[in-house]
Parts: sequence; structure tokens; C-alpha cells
Amino acid sequence: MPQPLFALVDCNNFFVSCERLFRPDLENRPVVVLSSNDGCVVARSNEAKALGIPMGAPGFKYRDLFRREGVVQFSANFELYGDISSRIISLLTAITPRTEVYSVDESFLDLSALDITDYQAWGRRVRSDIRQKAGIPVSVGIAPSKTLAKLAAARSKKEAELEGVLEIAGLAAGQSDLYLSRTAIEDVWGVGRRLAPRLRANNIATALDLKHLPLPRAGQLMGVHGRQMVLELNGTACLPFTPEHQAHKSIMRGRTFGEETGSFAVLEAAITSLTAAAAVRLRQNNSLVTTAGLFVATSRHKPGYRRLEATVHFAVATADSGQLAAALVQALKTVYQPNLKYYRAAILLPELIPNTAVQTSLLDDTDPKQFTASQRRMEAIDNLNDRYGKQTVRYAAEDLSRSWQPKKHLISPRYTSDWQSLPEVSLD
DNA sequence: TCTGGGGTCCTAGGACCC
DNA sequence: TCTGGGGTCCTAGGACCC
Repeated sequence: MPQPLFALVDCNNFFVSCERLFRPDLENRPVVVLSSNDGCVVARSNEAKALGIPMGAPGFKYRDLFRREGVVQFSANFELYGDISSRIISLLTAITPRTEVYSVDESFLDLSALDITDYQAWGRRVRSDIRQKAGIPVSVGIAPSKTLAKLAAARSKKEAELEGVLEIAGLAAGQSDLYLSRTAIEDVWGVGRRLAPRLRANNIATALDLKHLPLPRAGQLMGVHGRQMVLELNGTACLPFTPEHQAHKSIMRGRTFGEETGSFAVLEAAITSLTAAAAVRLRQNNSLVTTAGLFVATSRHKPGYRRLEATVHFAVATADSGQLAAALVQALKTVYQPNLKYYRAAILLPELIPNTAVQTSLLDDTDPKQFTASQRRMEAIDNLNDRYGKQTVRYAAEDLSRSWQPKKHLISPRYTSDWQSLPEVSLD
């Protein structure tokens, strides 16, 4: 059994890099990508980071700075980013099928069975390959545990002489500890905003301090996660490597509205649309549910915040958009209060059941023929929407209102997923 | 005026059972 | 006055991730 060895391939400033792919004029300029409703900063170019714009910053607080410094803003274009992401994933899968897609911009590769003699050179080759074929800059961290691989990739971005590649496994202990000592505790994978102050209060300020924390103490301070983190920092792989795509365990779809509303019809349209989108994902996941939930809420940032929720149950597991939406709209009626200004709606599908294991209820009078009719109807809708574009076939209730939809004033064209938006090239 | 969206896992406490 | 020990299941809340 070979020693575990992982590479983390991490796209640099991913959403910004995707926008720059079609706007090379934005190279070397400060660029940010904003979340739904152009609310928060979710990606920053290095130049934007240098201006002191933090991740997650509310856009409205920085409008002045954006204007003053000429920061170019984009509304998030997730269709585009998803498309670029899958191109990169296929490049990585060609290197090794032992690839775990961790997020839209990060993948782990299991290197233990690959025949690599010079890891630095290998990392540089992966980097230039992805840059050339997908147009996206990446960083590569190589280490015997995933936590160390994450740390190595992050360090390789911060220390210019590493040129985007850091292999920790082959270093002398003193050298790798130097990199750990330069990594602040809040930058360790698994340490978030609550644990970081707790650890600092215990004189644990860097990744190296955490590496040397006795295991029982780590357990006391942070539970099982803490012990795992310490082991991983010491080079013992604890976290599972899961190359095969993991089926989702729950699905959620929620939106903050473009504007507040008190109207039931608007909420009904939002809940129906969110349910339809979640049900598409449910069917892609080959799953069914017997429970669905919803909540509608007022703005968290205003006094008198209210959140109203409801749950529905189905005697027979379903993935039928219409059935789910009808039940959730009924449930909405039971909790709706006309005097509130709603700002957000969400639907939840917890506890997904594989659609191969359907348990029909003895007490239920659902006709089995009806079940297959529903499946066929959903298949037809999904096929049409795949072929002719999302929302080609939709529920009438979705059209009651569009006013809840978030604003995206600054979105880029769908360069890769819409014929009308293909970039044009002219040769003079 | 204006603050995202979508997930996973762990833990503690209560209900219930023998 | 005394009032077990252990197990399971469920839920809510907390913490983390990108």
C-alpha cells in the first residue's frame, strides 16, 4: 500500500478569472464579482484584494471605493462558471481518474499510485496545462494529507517565489514547519470564525501551533474535528478521499428578493419557481422525497425580523414538481401573514431517498399508473428544458409575478452557454 | 436605499424504551 | 426518603466549508 499523497488544484480568484477569460482587457485591473442582488463580494482579483476589499463585503459599503479606484464589478454568472469548471475537471480527470471534485474551483487528486519523480515539475506542468487549455490560473499544493495539501496550495499563492506550486511531503521537517508557522490559525481548513478566537485565547496562533497541540487537548477544544485536524497537520491522512460523485443528501433553493413584498401571489410565484428548480435537481440526483419544507422571511437587517416556516409530508415518495409545488403553496397559506414585508423565500428537500427504493404506503390509494404518468411527465418537461433552455416549460404560478427575482444589473453575457452570446471575432 | 446561496457534519438534550 | 443504567431516535442549533 503506497503512502497517501494528495494534490489540491485550486483555481485562483476563480469567478474573476472566468470573467477575465472573455475580457482580457481586465488583466491587471481590480475586478470583483458580486452575489445575487449584487449584494456581497464573492470573488476578488489580486488588485481588488490589495485595495483592502474583504471577501463577503457588502457591495453598498464599497461603492465609493469601487468608483474611486475604478474597480470593475460583475453580477455572478454561475452558468458561465459552472461551464468553465467542468472543462477544468475533465482536464484533471485525464491526468488521473482518482479525482475528487471538492467545489466549483477546487479538486483533490490522489497521487499515491502515479509514477511521479519530480513533484514540483509535475505541479508546474499541470498549472501551465490548465492555463493553456482552459485559460484559468491555478495553484497546486501537494502533501500527504488533504489539510496539508490545502495549506500548501494557499501558501503557494502567497509566496511569489513558489510560482503557484508547493510540495510539502518531500521537504525537510524544518522547512515544512516554516510554511506552517507562516499560516495563521484562521487560514487552516476547518478553523472558522468561532474556533479561531478560542484557539488564539489558548495561544494557538498558527498552523504550526495547532500541529503541536496534544490530541486530547484538541478533542477538548474542538471535538473530533480538532483531533482530525491535528493528525492531518502531522501528515496522517484522516479525511476520506471520495472520487465517485456523492449523491446529495438534501437540496435547498432559496432567494433574497429584488424588492420586499407583502403579496401572497408574489410569494406563491417564488415558492413555485424555487420548487421547480429544486425538483429538477432532485430528479438529476435520481432521488425522491417524502418531506418538503419552506420558509419565508423578512429582511434580517431590519428590526422585527420574522421567519415563518412549514413542512409537508407525502404518503408516497415523489419527485413531481407539480405535486411538490402544490403542497408547498398550500402550506404557505397556513403560515402567510399579510401584514409583513417579505424579503426572502426558500424551500428545502431533506432526506433524499434513492428512486430505486420506493416504499409505497399500504394505506395510500395512489394508483401505480399515476406514479409512472408523473415520471413520464417530468421526463418530458426535463427533456424540453434541456433542449430549448431552462424555463421553456414552466408552471403557470411561476408567472404570477417576476418581481421577486433578484437583480443582476452587472451580469456578463453567457459566453459559453448561449448561441446568441458567443463572443464575436473580427479579422481586419 | 443597498448585506448571497447551497451544502455537510457534530453535539446536546429530550422522549422513549427495556 | 428514596427515585438505576443503558440504548436509540429525533430535533434544534452550532460550526464548518466554498
